[in-house]
Amino acid sequence: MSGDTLTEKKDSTIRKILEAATTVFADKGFAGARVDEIADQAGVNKATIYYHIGDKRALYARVLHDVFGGAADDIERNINDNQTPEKKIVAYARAIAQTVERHPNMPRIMMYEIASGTRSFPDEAAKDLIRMFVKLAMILEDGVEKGVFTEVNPFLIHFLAVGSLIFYKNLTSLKDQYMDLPEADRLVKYLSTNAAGEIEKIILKIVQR
Amino acid sequence: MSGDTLTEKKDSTIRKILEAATTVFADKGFAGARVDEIADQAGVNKATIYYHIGDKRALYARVLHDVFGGAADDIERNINDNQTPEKKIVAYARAIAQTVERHPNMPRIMMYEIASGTRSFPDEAAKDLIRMFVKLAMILEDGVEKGVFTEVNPFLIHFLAVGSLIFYKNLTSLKDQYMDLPEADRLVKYLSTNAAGEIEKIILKIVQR
Amino acid sequence: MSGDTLTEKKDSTIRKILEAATTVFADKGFAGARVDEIADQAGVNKATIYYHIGDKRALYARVLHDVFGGAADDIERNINDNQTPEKKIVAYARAIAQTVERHPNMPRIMMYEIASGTRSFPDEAAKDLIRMFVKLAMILEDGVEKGVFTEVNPFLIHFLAVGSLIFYKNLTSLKDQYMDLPEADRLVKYLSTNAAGEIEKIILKIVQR
Amino acid sequence: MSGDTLTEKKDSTIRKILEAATTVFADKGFAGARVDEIADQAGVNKATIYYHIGDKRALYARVLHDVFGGAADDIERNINDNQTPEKKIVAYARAIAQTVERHPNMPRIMMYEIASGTRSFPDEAAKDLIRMFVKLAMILEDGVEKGVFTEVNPFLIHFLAVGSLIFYKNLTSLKDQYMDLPEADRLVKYLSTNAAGEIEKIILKIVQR
DNA sequence: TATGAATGAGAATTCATTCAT
DNA sequence: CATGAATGAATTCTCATTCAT
Repeated sequence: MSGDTLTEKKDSTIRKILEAATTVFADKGFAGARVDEIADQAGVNKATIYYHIGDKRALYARVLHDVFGGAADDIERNINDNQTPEKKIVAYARAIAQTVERHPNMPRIMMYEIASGTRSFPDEAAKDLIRMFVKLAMILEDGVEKGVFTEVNPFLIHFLAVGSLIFYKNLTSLKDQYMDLPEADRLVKYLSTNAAGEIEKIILKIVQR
Repeated sequence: MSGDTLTEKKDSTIRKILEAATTVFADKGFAGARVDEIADQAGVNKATIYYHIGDKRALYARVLHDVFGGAADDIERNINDNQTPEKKIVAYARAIAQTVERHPNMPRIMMYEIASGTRSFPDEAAKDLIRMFVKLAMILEDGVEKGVFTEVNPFLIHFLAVGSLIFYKNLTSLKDQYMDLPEADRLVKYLSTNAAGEIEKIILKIVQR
Repeated sequence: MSGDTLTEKKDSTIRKILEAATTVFADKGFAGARVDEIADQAGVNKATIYYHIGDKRALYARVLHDVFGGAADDIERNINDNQTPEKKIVAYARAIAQTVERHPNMPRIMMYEIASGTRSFPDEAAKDLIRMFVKLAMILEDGVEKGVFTEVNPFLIHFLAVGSLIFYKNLTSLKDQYMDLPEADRLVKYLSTNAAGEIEKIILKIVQR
Repeated sequence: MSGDTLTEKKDSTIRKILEAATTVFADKGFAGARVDEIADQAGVNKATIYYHIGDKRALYARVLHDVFGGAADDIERNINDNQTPEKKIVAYARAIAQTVERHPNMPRIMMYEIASGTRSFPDEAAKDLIRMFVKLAMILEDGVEKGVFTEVNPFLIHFLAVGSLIFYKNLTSLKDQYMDLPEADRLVKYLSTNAAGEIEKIILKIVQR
């Protein structure tokens, strides 16, 4: 076996672990996730995780960096600094939507993190998040300078975008579970909207003068 | 009056337990919470929790119902059906803000719940949530009928209100932890806004024609 | 309220407790029985048991004495010393059958006791048991003296009588549970015999020369 | 050979656990047994039991199957179908005696099970029991067909054999505990008989025409 | 590199018993 | 005499982590 093959094998083991870990952490949060379940889902022995990556916390840090680093990259790649602020803000909203599509676990991990007060958020991942916020802040500030945007808090905008998408993603289960409760049928029609599109419009409406 | 005293004592024990549980669940989520910690914080023996309420999951259900039921009550109490849609939507935003003020743990518990896909959301609490959504949907529909509102998804609005507040509440810790990371200083100024006020304005802007 | 009424009330409380305790101990054994369950089944508060009778072990001793004392009384009452040994041994078998009928929990409690090595058998109840064995031994010895019985171990005879009855009583559940297992149908016909009658005949056959 | 060694080690761990569990369950019954005690007696960590076997109930099921399966095997191995019914029934009685000798815990576990109404008897073990009963039923039916046996209930015979042995095994402790009670000395001479021999004779006497 | 086995330190839950009223 | 509340001490079970191979 050549060195390359070995490396590939190693890479694929690590990749399997990270994929499984991402899913499980997104599903259960850090505290609710079980190393056993991650190992099972990755199809490797539990000890292999410790061998390649380290303990549960290290694995979590690695997952967060992968997820948020990837998201931040996506966003930076998709926004052309030479566009008008309007174009850029729409591009941002779309990048978020696309990121959520490609990393469907990211929003839930983020929610768990925010809910827990980000007490255990690893620095690496925090840097990734800050990259995203800074990017958005720059777009908004550019819009204000050019007189087309009103002043808005970038955290709020980001969260509106991400949070709403998470919400839609997860409401489907609510629908199945609770729609037989009284009055709940009044709400059914609101559950099947094109989330990404609506959010794009709303964000534009908010930031514009 | 010994009956009264007994009942009061029981009530106060249960109240102490629920208060402690609410705090701990909000802080750590269901999986991260420890029954031991809840008992300690309530100043009762762990077995007392099992005696009065039941197992960890039952305790969680009870907390959710208390928190969301209280929130739904707040909202219903604060909105006068005879007002104009604009007044009502502002009242709604304020009721949410006030609720979050009075039940400071509610938003985080809700985030944990949404993050986990509400897989284990107890029916009681689900009914409370639905009451809130229905109320909001009625306000928005009334506004559309009267020609003053554009059509917007009530889930989105509710989540915008609640989510933003949660975000603000929790960002403080982010600030303390990460503000020495590069570029992070660009974001400092956005951390100290009057969240409730901003959100009120934004919601009004979104729903109005 | 007169003293009598009070005493009656007390008696009835104690009786309710003992009845419930007998059932539960017979069902679950000493270790498996729960004081809570006994209290529930007796319709009294758990503390009432401690007030009237004492702790779990005291309650158990009381139950054993009631059960075995009653059985020993039954046996002594039913056997006329002036009869022939054959008549007496049949009377003994019938007394056992009748006792089991009237104290249906006795056999199971006894089985639990034997299984556990009678490590915790209270002296009071032991005396009752010994009374029964002595009675039986005397019948058998009388028969041997008179030349109509062969020498047989009274423990063995007693246990054959009691044990077989227990077995029959409990096999009914086996039938319901396991009769769909392979080959089990071959055994069905043996489950519905008249246990008491068969045992009477067998005992007579064993002891006779 | 590392694979072999591993397997051996695993087997020996599991064997140690099962041996300890058999003893403790026989001694205390299911409810009275403590997983801690079993682990201690097996010389393994408590978690090892859960790792290899599962929870307390699974361990119990495994023990029952081991014990009753072994007993059923013993019986089948020791009975030659070509013998006369008399020889076979004696062989059966001896197989039971030998089984009890080799699995000294089996009778007590069986007593606990019967006492508890076999409510939780695992199917695996039930199959083993049924194998034994079927074997005995076949011997008896063969004897009846050949005109040498009278019709007798196989359950009763089996229970007579097993039950009597259990009784003898356990009476020793009775002797030590209670022989100072009044009249008890009359019974002493019955405590030291050759149980196996007596039972063999009795069974033969019962089944023969 | 990978794994099955093993374990210590928890964590949830149960239960007999006590106590104030 | 009776009870609801409360609790300490188990008891079962779980889980992250380590280790020998």
